[in-house]
Amino acid sequence: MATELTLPADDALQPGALLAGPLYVEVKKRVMRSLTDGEWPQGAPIPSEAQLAQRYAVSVGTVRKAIGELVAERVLVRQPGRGTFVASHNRDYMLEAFFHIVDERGHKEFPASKLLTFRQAKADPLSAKYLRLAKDDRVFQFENLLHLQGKPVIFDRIRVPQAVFPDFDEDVFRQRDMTIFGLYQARHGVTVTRLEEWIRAANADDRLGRLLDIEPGAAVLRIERVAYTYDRTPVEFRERFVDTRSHAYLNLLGMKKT
Amino acid sequence: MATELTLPADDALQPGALLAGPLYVEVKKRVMRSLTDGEWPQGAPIPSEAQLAQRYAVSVGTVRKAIGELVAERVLVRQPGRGTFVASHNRDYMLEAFFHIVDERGHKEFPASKLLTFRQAKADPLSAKYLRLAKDDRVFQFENLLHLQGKPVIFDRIRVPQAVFPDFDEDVFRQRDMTIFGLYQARHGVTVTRLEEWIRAANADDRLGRLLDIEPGAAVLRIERVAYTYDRTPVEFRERFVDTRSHAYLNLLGMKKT
DNA sequence: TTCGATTTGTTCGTATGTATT
DNA sequence: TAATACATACGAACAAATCGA
Repeated sequence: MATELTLPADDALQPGALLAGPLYVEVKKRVMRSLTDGEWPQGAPIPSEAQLAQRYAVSVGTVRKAIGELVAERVLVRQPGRGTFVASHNRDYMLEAFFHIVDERGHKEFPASKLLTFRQAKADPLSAKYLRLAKDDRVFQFENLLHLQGKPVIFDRIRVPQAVFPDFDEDVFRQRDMTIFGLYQARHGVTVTRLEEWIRAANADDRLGRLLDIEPGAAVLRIERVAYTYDRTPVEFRERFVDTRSHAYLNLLGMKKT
Repeated sequence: MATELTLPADDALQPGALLAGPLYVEVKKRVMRSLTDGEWPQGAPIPSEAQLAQRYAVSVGTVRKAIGELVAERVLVRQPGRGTFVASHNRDYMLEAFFHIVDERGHKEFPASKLLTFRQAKADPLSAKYLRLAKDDRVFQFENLLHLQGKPVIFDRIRVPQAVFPDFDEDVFRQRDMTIFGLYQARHGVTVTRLEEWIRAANADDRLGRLLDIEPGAAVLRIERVAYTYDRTPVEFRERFVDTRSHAYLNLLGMKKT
């Protein structure tokens, strides 16, 4: 029998090794591999910079450069005096990093989510395109209504490949006490780090009008969103409809904070 | 009489100096001051890292950290082997950095711009709010129709404070052979580095319908956009309407390139 | 409360590699 | 080819934050 716990590999980098690019890029790749292999679970601290430097046989500066880029990509989080941690998709993080709907004053609020439907289906053409699936591949499809300030503002239709999340069912989503991305991460080690959002204007149909308490035909935002994981595999396709009568999609460019 | 050309100040940092934060932040501030003072004009190279290190009496590593952040903020552009340059708002740069409207395949194209109207006016309430003006302050207002693939897709209503751009007139905009941001930079040394975009859905009115060749009442994107310069002063307020029948606003998150 | 150990943050200096002119 | 400029890498030292003894 093989050992259950994989020991930290001896990934010391040899001086004569043939490298495609800079050394810190190689370090970055190895850290990412440890992440996808689950060596360091979400929320847990990774080894200190000094330890990583020793492990890979590189200088601390090289480790810092690699870690710094992963922090910039929101894969890791640094805390001075404590350590560096695998980014955990808790509510605050999700709000800060991925949520763009704000009220008239620009304030964000964590939405209250209500599951409307859940079913299994074959990939529709749009999902197949964005999730890179064959048309017979199966997906889970579920719909959420999100409330802000007590009013329904956002309607989501979400599709995820069954191949990526094999053991999902309705109860998992009904009983979740975390964000959807948090669920992906906690149950399947799938961490979303990249998003692609295609924003268009559309007219609400009858059902959407009822859900968002808006006249049928009224203009709403329609957002097609693809979520990618570490290795750029698409793991979720989401159609989002937003009532922008008292909210907006806020995009900040060239700003570090807020 | 004072000399016309201000000589490079002796901004060597004294070892005993009282600093609010890290040294590289102070270096960053001084580089920014040289930029706003016009010591290094747009497109021009700034001194080499070694020269800056000597000028400020810090190590090259400290200069690199400061410059690196300014590059991340799109204020400067590095070119290995050549030097570091003040970001110039040419067409490619503007397309890459600030333009978000893409076709169905995600491709960007430089829009053909047509000036529709130009006038002076008092600040309307919306402009006053976003540009932080008193209601009697004067603004230039002009309207542009932008074509993509030969069809009208975007309508812009732009307002800028007369206090910031005192010598603008219609001819300046009719005869421009550069981007609007390029004009701000070339004529007034005003470089836009931050944008804030509030995106909502709206219904096209009659005039917009005619301009964008769309039925009146059809859903369009309505974007309120504020442009800020180095020191976070708002310098432009733009209302943008987009026909999203064959285009979309594409927002990429957590991605380095494209 | 204080102290000491640990960890990240900052700064320095130096050497070498790579791209451009 | 040589000079210049940015990119990478190393090692060392101290500061600041955190946490447990």
